[in-house]
Amino acid sequence: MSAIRHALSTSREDDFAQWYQEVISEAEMAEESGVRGCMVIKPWGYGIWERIQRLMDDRIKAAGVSNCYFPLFIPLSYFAKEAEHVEGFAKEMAVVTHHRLIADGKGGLIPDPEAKLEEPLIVRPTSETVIGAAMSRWIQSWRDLPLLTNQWANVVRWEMRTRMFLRTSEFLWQEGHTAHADRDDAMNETLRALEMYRGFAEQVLAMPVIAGEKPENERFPGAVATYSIEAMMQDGKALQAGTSHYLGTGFAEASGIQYQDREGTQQYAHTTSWGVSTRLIGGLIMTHGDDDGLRVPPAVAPHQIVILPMLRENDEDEALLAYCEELHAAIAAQHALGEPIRVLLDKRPGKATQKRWAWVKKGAPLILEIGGRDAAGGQVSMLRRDRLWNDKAKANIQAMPREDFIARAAAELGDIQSSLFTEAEAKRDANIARASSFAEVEAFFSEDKRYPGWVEVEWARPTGAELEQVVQKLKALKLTMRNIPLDAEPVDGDCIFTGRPAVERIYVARAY
RNA sequence: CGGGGAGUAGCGCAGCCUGGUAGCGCAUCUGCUUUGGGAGCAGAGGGUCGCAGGUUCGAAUCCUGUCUCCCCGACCA
Repeated sequence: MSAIRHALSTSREDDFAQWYQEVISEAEMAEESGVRGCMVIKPWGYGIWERIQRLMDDRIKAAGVSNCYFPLFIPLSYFAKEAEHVEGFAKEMAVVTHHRLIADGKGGLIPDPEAKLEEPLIVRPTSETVIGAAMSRWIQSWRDLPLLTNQWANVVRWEMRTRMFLRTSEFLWQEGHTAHADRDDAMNETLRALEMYRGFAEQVLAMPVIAGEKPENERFPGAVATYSIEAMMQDGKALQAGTSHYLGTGFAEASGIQYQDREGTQQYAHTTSWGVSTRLIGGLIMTHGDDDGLRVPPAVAPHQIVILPMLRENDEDEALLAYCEELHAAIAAQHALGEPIRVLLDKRPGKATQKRWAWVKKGAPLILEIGGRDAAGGQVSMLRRDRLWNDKAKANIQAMPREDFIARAAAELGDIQSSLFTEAEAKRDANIARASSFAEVEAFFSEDKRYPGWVEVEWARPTGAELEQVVQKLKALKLTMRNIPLDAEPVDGDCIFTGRPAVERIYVARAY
């Protein structure tokens, strides 16, 4: 039996970081832009983002939230209103100070000193403050609540160290912002958004996640409580894949979001915010990618089925193309996962075998290679991206009558969607351990495992200086606390950090 | 932002120490052969060597500055 010749030159086992970059480049998802920390998102990567946008937007709207758009620029004075928020973001801000350029006399351009802004503008790192200012105008009465808004936008955070899709200086996201009459209503919304993200990650991205509350030290600046979904990447690290915050009345007080209640008294609204970003694509790569490139779950694949005619540049091409066109139309008339099947006929010149590997690296779920004999015999030759290799280390191509394929296309796509999830879930569960002492945590992460997973521990939820000690102790092992799962089993032991009776469970892991 | 590494053809790299007309592999193009699965042979095209200064008769090569990327750290909703 010969060894498999993979489509990528770096395996996950050899060098996970380099493998990750190779997937992005070979799958033509994104590339360097020449601007520090910013990337060009190419059609395949952006196509996945558009799928995420569409399906997430459906869920957001189904929850009664309306889309708006707020300015990219935020006056410094708005931003300065909430003290903790400022402290959290001030160090990573892009600031606009001038509105005109003039020649510098040496062939270049410089900001015109005469065109300095009276008040600098910051490029939004998030929009709580500018949306808070709008909410303060929109909300007068209890009848105006709840106010449920969302925007799809780009944001900028001047990151010190960037990685494509995982942490870029500019990134694309959705930010939901809501205002409510009381704490309970706001908390319900916070948890509704969290559950929306959990369902989206698992059903659409086939990415198993743990939904839970972040420990105090990991909260969003200015939040009363922060929740997250955490996913395990194939190198065992945790990725925070979405967050939802209960902001209390802090931002309402800073922005003057007040309403008159039924008794006529002025009250501050309770606000929330929640978001997911292009980071989800990084999570998708590190959850489903293999040594042949990306594997895109059918629900977010820009093209779910790619037809590759084996053109020979001879007289038979015309008949072959006609067969493929007809096949394309027949597949496009089918539905899968609740939508029309997205099928592409790749007629570009070039050898089908070379184009096949390009689509394998991109991770198109199903590839149909159609040759002259397929056309003559009314067949298709199907390659499933998630079952790429046969036992002879060759591409696992299956021939079947055209009608059979059309009848089962939707089922194949549904099966790929669910088996990607099942596979990822099994990998994750196999790499979560429980530890009942700090020594066990140390032992787990000092084992000679290339890619350790997560440890679930019980703790007493220390605060203040005691929490800081815990953070430092974990930091020495490059570990962080991820989140406190909402659906955990009850505790039955003592806190591994303080020795006091535990009150809840928390995950400890290395993280992106 | 600190430490380290790197920018030379679309991609991956050599050349640099010791200055003297820009190289290799893959890809691309052309021709011939091959033809049910990641083809073979032959030929060809393609680069102001990241950018800007400096040294020099002459700079990919030496010096200075700067931009961008990668790794480690610090930082990070």
